[in-house]
Amino acid sequence: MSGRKAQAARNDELILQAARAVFTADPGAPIAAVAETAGVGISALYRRYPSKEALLQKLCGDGLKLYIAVSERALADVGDPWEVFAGYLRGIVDADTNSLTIKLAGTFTPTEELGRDAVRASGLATEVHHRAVEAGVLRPDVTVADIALLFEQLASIKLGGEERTSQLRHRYLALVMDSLRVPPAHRELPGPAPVDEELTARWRPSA
Amino acid sequence: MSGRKAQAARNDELILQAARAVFTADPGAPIAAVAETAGVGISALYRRYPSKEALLQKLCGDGLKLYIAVSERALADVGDPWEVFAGYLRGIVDADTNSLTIKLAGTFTPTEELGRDAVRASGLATEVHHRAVEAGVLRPDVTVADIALLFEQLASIKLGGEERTSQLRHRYLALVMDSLRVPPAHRELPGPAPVDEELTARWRPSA
DNA sequence: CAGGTAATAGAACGGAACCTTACGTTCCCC
DNA sequence: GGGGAACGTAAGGTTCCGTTCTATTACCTG
Repeated sequence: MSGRKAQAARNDELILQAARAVFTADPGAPIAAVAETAGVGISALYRRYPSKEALLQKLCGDGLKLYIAVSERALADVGDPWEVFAGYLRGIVDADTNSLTIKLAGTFTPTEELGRDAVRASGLATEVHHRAVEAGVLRPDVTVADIALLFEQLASIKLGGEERTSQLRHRYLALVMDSLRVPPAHRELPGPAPVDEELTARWRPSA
Repeated sequence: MSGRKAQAARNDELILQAARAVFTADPGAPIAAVAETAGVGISALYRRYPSKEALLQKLCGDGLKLYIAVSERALADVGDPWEVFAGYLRGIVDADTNSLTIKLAGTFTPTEELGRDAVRASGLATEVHHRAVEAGVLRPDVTVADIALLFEQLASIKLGGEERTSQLRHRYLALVMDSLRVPPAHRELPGPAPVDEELTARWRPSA
C-alpha cells in the first residue's frame, strides 16, 4: 500500500474530505485553507481540478447525489409512514448537504448535470412529502418548499464543534417535528439545550 | 428646514439607516456600499465614526437597545400569558436584531457598555421566558437559550425582498410556536408558502 | 458682502487577500 | 538509470477595501 500512485489515490479522497470540511465551515474560504487542511500543497489541488469553481461544482454535485440517495432510501422504506418521513428528515440533516449547496448558490455557474440532479432531487423530495401527507401523518398546510426552508434554518446552526452542532440540529428538528406531525404532541427533545457559556463564547475575539 | 446643519442632521439618520440595511443584508459589506446606499460620500461617514469598527459597535448597540425595549414591553404586558409571550417572539423577529448582532459576533472587540447591555438583555429574556413557563403556557423542556437559537434560525431566512423575508420568518415562527405552546395544537400558518420559483431563483448567476 | 468654517464628494493610497501559474525537487516504474 | 508524474513552495498579478487627502460647496458672522 505504498508507491506514488497510492499516495495520489489517497490524496484524491483527502482533498475532497478537506474541501468538504473547510467549505462547509466557511463557504468563502480560500483554496489554500483546503490544501493546508488536507496536508498537501496547492499544486496537488490544481492537478485534479482546473479551478476553484470546478472543485466547488464537484462538491455541490456530490452533495446532491447524497441528498438523492437519502431520498431514495426513504422511498424504498415501507415501514410506518411517520417513521419513514422522520427518518428522511434526520437523514438529510445528518448528510448536511444544505450548508454547502445553499451557501454556494450564486457563486458559480451551474453545470448541466448539476441542473439535472437538482430536478431529480426536487422530484424525489416532492414524492416523499406527498406520501407523508397522503398517509395523514404530516400536516397538509406545510408544503415541500416549507420543508426545504426548514432544512436551511437547521443548517444555519453552528455552535461548538461538529458533533455538538449535529446534536443541536437534531434537537430543533425534533422540536419542529412536534408541530409537523399529525396529531400534534410534545415528545422528549434529544440532546442537552445550549448553556450560556456556549452562546457567549462566540463574542470572544477569537475569530 | 434647510441649511448645512439640517443636512448634516438628516445625514446622521440616513447613514445609520443605510448601514443597518446594508450590514443586515451582508455583514461583510464594504463601507463604500453604506455610503452609496445613503447617497452620501465616504467622508460623511468618517466625519461621524472614526472607523468601521466604531460604526458596527454603534449598530450593534442600537440593536441591543431595541431588543431590550421589546423585552420590557412584554414584561409590562399583563394580558393573557401566551399572547404576551407570542407577541414577544413576534416583536423580536420584527426587530430583526439577530441578523446583525450574531453575524457580527467575532468581528470586533465588544465595548464595556455593549457588555452591560448584553447582560441586561439576557436577564430580561430569561424573565420573559420564566413567566411563560410559570404560567404553564410554554413547554418546560425548552430553555431560554433554545429560544435564542430559534431566533437565529429564523434570522437565517433570506428570500426575495425584505417584506417577503419577514413574511416567511413569521410563517416559520408560527410553525414552531405550535410546538412550543401548551397544550400542543396546529393553528393556521400565516403567509403563503414559498413557491419553486422563489427557491430556484437563488441559483441564477445574479450574485 | 467677504472671509472663515463646517461639511461634503470622490479620487488616491497602501496593504492585505487570494486565485493561479511557474519552478525546482522527489520518487516511482519501466 | 532515465522519463515523467506528482508534489511543495514561492511568486505574479489582480481585486478589494479601509482610510486619508484634496478640492469644492454652502452657510454663518462680523
